[in-house]
Amino acid sequence: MTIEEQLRFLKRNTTHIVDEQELLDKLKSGKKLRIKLGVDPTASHVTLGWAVVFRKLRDFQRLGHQACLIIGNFTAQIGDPSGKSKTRPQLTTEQVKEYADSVLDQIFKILDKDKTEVYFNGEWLDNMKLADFIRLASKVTVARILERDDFKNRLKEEKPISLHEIIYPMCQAYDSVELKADVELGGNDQLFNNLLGRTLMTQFSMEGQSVMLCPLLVGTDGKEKMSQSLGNYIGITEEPNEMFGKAMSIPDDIIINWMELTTDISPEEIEKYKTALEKNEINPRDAKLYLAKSLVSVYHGSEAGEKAEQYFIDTFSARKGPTDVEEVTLPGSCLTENGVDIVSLLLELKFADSRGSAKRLIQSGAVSIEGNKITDLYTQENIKDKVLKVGKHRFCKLVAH
RNA sequence: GGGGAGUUGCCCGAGCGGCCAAUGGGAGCAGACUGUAAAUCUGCCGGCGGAAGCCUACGUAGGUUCGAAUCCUUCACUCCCCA
Repeated sequence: MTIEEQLRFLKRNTTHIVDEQELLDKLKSGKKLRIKLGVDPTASHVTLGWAVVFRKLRDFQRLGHQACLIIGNFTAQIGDPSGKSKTRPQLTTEQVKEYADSVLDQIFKILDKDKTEVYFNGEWLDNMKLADFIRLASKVTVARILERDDFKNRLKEEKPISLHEIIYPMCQAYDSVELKADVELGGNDQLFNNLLGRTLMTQFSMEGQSVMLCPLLVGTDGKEKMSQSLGNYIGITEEPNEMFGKAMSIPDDIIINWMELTTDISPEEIEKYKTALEKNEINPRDAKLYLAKSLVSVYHGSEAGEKAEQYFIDTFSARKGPTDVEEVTLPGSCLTENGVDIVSLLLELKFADSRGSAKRLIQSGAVSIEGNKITDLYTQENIKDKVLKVGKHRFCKLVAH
């Protein structure tokens, strides 16, 4: 690839590059660039949303540049206010540690582990002296920070802004100084934070990092940004069938966007789907099936993609019920003299949160065995080795111990 | 430091002494329908109980009252204005 081709390749799925010419020059220099990507371990799963940026980092990695991953174990405890209309809950050190382990585990499904430098920003932020910290703080003005929409809006809406939130961007910016980053990647909501890093670096007599931002992936609800706390996410380690099903639930108008951001489908092919959809030459469902299959293939291989598609078609389109169902041992606690206590069973299998909700599920006709709806709230006979179905998509086969 | 407003279920937000487990909206769950887990319509939506009922809940702790989410006091937290 020529340098120009490389740039074009890197520019795919980005929203901002500051500054493009500067980045081109850096690429031309032939230097192995240090590409920074910081993530705060505030949740246990790596979602497809995060994956968009990780995949971009991997692109750089494939071009021979140095991936520098920062796990924000310090900043996670402050809480990034970006795009938030309220203060994040403060996480404990233990929680952050737990999330960090979990996240690191998953990230290397995308990145090449051997070619990634991993840092924890607690390494330098934990031990910073207050005097140094204040000197750092003198480089940033309050007005600059309050320019940010999320702060401005909260101020206007009379919602609280705590001092620690104002400090957040500075800490993240300082990471770039420590890392001597050439380029920082981030989600679209990180523009302010990343630019602050760029500015701060020059104050430390370094060349400022270039900034490259990726679009935020819309969640499965088609409205909000994908996030674990909103529950509209798909985790990259989720089971194929789960992943497939969730992908099928997205609204039609984000199909193309998801193809671009979450799969390895080529730009040319995506373009074909796009025009076909616009001209109504294709059923959106089929485009979505292809999307879902491609998505599963990215994380589980193409064979798993095929299987998940088949499972989906069998289970939901043809309403046949799944072909191979997870087998679950009947818990002894649910057995009664006459058979099985269904309410306890639903509770035991975590299909319901309480006995009351289990009863409600049964009463609303959501529970069936081998296709026969259950109407009796209580004991059921002969349910061993049969398929229990709860709602539209939860199945299991009951096996006696 | 002074003055004012506020804190209700997962979220937003009514209620201002009994009819309040608490209106309404959103989210969620389920049913029907559908190419789809979309849209729409319907039902459910604190816990325990086959039911009667009981328990827990309206920031915290007390108090007034036969009876409080609703009145009084305390404390905590948030916001606004002034200094």
